Amino acid sequence: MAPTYREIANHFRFKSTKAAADHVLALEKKGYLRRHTGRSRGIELTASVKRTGQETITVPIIGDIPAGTPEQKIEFQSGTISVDSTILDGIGHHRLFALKVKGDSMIGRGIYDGDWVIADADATPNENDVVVALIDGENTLKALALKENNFYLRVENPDYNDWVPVNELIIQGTAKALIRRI
Amino acid sequence: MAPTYREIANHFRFKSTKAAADHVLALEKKGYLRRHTGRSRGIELTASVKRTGQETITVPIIGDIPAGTPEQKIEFQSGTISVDSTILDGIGHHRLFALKVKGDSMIGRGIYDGDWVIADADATPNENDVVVALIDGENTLKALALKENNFYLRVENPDYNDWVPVNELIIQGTAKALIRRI
DNA sequence: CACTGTACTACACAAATGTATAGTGAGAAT
DNA sequence: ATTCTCACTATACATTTGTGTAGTACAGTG
Repeated sequence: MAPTYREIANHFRFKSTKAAADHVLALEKKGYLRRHTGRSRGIELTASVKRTGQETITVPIIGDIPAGTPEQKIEFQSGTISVDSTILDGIGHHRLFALKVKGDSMIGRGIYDGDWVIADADATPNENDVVVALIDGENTLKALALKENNFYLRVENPDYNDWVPVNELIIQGTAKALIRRI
Repeated sequence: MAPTYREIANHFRFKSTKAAADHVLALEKKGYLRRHTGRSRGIELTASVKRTGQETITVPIIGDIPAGTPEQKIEFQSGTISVDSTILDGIGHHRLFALKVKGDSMIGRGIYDGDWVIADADATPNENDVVVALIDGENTLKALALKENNFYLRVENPDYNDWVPVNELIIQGTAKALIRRI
């Protein structure tokens, strides 16, 4: 929670909120922070000031997600992976899960065999997003594509064919980050 | 910044702030968040939701490494990045540094513009490794290649030319991990 | 069927908060 | 000596925001 001008004034024993406001204004002019004018507690530290590396988020690694939403199948968890919260900026509080990429069907998007993908179960998947999907009972990582009002899974590798669902297509998460050991 | 009840109501298209307030109250009762009563934007996620991690390694982010070994130029540090120690398995005690990839000269190796690369200053660079190098005074990320007993930097993108050193080629680190926000 | 709880709407109001105007005193600059 | 800027105080006021009361629509229950 960012402080209010009264909280700042109180902390520094200023007897006027204007003193605090002036300081914040000066810091904004110098580029150390950003103000959301009008909004309460609308002070945000600039990325350069934000002390990264402090807070990390631990994401469960899931081997296979046979059905349902990932968090229902947490028993398939095979470990955890921790990353800086700034990497997952904005989605740190979402239900996240990690999985290891198998195969090279997504090399067109720079996702290779053996990479780790962190997916967000709470994000709304959009067309062209890389998604973790359950298609006709099989689990896979593909790009979500739309053709004639029907969603299908696009393979980002000319060597393979796209996956068009016969029965059902369930999006279990949207890829948000990628980690690779080189 | 935590949202206000009006922002929550607006987001979910509630026409009353009370609906939002009721939901927040319910979530508090269930233990998912804590309220600082009276304070504006006084909603905080519970620690159990935040899930801070176990063993992580914090790596300094270096903007530019003009010369010398990276750790000598730590003043160019622009932040830190933390990752699970298992990702950097075996090299956690090495001198590591992170940098943001500029340009698309390494797309052939699945390294894209904007990616984060974690490099190891202590690893012995081998042929074909992706390295952070200082070539004729310029800093770059390329593949280390050998031709007729002379090292040069190979670009993994057919649109660009390889970099052959005129004067000097200093390897500052070997790429060991890659992090991408999708 | 009436009853109950859920999930809201509509409205109100006090408190919290951002922001502005005017003024003061110390010290530096001219 | 006068002016000017800096760093604040004092005060005011319009918004923003948290919170409460009352009421509606509706699904489910006995």
